[in-house]
Amino acid sequence: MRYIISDASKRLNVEPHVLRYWEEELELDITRNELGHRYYSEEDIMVLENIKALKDQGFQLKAIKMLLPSLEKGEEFTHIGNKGEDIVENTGSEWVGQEIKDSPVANIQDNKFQKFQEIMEDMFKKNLESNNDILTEDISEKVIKQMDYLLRMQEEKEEQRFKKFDETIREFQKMRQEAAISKPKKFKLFFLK
DNA sequence: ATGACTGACGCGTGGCACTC
DNA sequence: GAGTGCCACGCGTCAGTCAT
Repeated sequence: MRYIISDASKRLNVEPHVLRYWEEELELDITRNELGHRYYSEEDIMVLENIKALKDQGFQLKAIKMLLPSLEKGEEFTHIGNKGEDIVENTGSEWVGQEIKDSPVANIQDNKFQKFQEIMEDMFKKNLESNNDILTEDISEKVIKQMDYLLRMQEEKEEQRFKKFDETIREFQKMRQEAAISKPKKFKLFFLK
């Protein structure tokens, strides 16, 4: 099932130019036909529904962009910060497919996420060193909370990746064993013909 | 000032009705 | 059937608006 922009717009209750704007801002990978027209898949619609829900909760597009890899996996977030603060809480997750998680796009986004974390850590460290007196305890607590959550999310991601990798190796070994057993039979039949 | 739209513009394409 | 005109819809771009 695929939707053109007008259908997607009706379904999501969002103007077509807003969908184009989100696509550009969030660097969404929307497929096009030979005319260059957008085709939205069910997965695209689901991601856009999540984006819309986050927008309604008060998230900024930049924050949504950071959460996009998780959104694509079906994870849900709740905005727990004040207005203007993008502090989130993971409120559940749902596995939607290995293809998305292991896709090159997802890997690129993971790298961006990691880069963001490094920048945040560096900034935080520098701020602590140079502006120790200026930073209030309240602000520090919020940033630490956010960083702690981001780090936990990354750790979970890594753990899942290793699990999947281990499963893939086992699957591959099993397939090789099966192939080794079945191969001579086929060979025999071929010559019997 | 900044982020997030929103409207307008010009252009391309496809579908349909109409005429020859 | 082929050519033409009109309309709807899609595209990208850019300037403007509005809320924070």
